[in-house]
Amino acid sequence: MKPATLKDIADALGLSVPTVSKALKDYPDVSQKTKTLVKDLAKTLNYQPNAFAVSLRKSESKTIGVIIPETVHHFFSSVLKGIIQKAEEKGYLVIILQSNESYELEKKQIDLLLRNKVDGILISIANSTSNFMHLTSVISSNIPLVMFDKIAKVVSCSKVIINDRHAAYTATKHLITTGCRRIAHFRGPLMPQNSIDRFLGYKKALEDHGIPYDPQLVYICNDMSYKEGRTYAKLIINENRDVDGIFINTDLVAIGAIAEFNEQKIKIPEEISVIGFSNWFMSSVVSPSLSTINQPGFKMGKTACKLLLKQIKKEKKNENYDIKVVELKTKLVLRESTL
Amino acid sequence: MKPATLKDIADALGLSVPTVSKALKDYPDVSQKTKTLVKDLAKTLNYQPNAFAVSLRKSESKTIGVIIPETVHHFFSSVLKGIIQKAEEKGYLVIILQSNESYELEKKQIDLLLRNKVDGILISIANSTSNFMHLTSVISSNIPLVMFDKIAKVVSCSKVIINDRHAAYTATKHLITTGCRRIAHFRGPLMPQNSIDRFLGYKKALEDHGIPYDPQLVYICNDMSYKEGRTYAKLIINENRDVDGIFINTDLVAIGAIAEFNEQKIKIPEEISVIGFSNWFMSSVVSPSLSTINQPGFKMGKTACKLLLKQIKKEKKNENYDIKVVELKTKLVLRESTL
DNA sequence: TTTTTAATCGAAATCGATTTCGTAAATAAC
DNA sequence: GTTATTTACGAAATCGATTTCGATTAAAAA
Repeated sequence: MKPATLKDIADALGLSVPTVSKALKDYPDVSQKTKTLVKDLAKTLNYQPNAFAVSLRKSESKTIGVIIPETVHHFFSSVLKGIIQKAEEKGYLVIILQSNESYELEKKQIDLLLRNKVDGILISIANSTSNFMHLTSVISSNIPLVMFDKIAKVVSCSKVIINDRHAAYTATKHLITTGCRRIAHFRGPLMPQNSIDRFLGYKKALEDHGIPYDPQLVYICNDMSYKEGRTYAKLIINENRDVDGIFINTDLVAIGAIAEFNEQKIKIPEEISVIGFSNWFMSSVVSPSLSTINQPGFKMGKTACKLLLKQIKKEKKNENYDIKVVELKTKLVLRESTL
Repeated sequence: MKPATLKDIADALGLSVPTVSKALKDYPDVSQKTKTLVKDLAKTLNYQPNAFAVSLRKSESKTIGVIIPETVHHFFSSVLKGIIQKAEEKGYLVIILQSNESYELEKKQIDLLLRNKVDGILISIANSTSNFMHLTSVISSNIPLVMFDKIAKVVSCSKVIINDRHAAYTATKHLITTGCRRIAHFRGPLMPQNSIDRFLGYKKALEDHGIPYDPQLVYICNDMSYKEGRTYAKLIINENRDVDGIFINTDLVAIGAIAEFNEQKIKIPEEISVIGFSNWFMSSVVSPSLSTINQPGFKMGKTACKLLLKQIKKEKKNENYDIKVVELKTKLVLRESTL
């Protein structure tokens, strides 16, 4: 049983295909009588317009593409949820790809999405991405593009971000306020803007409060893993025993560090305070629970998707749209690991 | 700048559209000379076949649809990762929808996917789904369908599952082996096969080891949340103080229970042993770390996708395919919360 | 009765790519 | 030199839906 087409309906009623099409769409030049005739038959045959044909004709797929570095990640899956929800609400489907933090994959996936003619693209770039030709080429081919969270400043498109620098400043300042003086930082890789900004926020907070910045206290996490948290916590214990506070780039690493300190019977927050970043659910259930910065993933997804769909709408009407950079509010979440 | 079409190339070279098409696809009835001519120009114009047109012609979208109850969930995001990876590897894109455990939404989303002519559908059904017409109608319209994890036994299609009953048996038996005698069970909702099977495994293990089954010790979690874990742990403390072991339907709930016991200074595993189910990453970092059953999400995603793609291939050639039910191995993961 | 106007409908073109089939030219075979 | 066979291409149909434009008929106005 093949699905019914306009032709099937037309043949059955002795009409032409265009008339049937217009009847279904309530064109004024179709009589009420034939309209009901057509609509009734369409319903009984469970007629659904062929999406391929409609797409070809209208050159729009009602589909958007999303590229994220990793799906198995609390923050990104929250973002996804927001994107999917908003998209579905507006009648769009979402194709998801994961770059696994690889620039090469990311580039291929952009191509893949363009070939498949998505109406727009949402992307959070990989850590290893430093060349942005693949992104600017999206823009120059008039496919709306919105970046979120891990963005590239030099690419001129709408973005949804948090103020990483400010949030990091707040986190570090919180450590200072609660009495910490030798504050370490487990930062992310050197490239992505996020970890740069968080580092800068950390540094600025120190300077603003008269605490000398000591490069010795900055550790670079390359894979941002639980294990790295443990490793660097060990280093802190062995190399910099006087550290009394750590601002850690992301919760997962922080939880690794906490585990290590727990194991070595170093008391948190008495001997050392720890604050993370992101507010994974996990952070509220570890012991001691982790103070952190809340990063609104779900809202970021919804906002980014909304921005994208607006641009798609404008693009379709050939109107210009202004580039918008939306900065979502973060929040300091205080728990047991600081005070 | 519109993307180049076959017609553009044909006009530029004074050829016809069909010849250009055949040249690009290395048909034998095109001279080598024109082939290179065409291919070179195609490359310089960066020609990409219009996906809509190809789809319409071949009536295949090279896209599969996935419906899961929830994206923000360690297990499901692992599954997603597996699906996306396998699909991409085979040249397919993945559209993701989340039912939020709602039967109504699930039904609409199936329709949505069918209207959008995905080549196949992967689904893990919502807890509230008890009518399966929407699924059987997928099958009867010859769209390959594969269910995973949360399946409906009565729907005849390929499935990828774990042996929930056996795994639950193993978990419960582990509690018994380590000395527990009054063993409670925090089960999932009444409907989904998973929670039924896990409950049955629990019950069977008790019976096989001469421990009377006591319905009083079975608590039903409806939203399977952290909070429910805390709530029922409180109940255990107040109503059934003699309980010395709990098998909990899912790790998140178990972690809630652990938190409550910790707070109430009830020692795990000395006073009460706790074992969960799923092996979320979180379970390895809570304190005490949670013994659990490992549920291979990533592998499940890959396997389900592979099965689906095979069926799509067969379907395209109009060959029959046999329904396969793949049962993936689970593993008992021992940590601090038991023994 | 003639002319205008409105009401309905369908022919044809279009969106791009694909595939079947037929045809012309070039080469080979006789 | 004639017939047979390649070789190389294009015309046309197809996949469904949409939209423009023109044509027909019936109803209204003159």
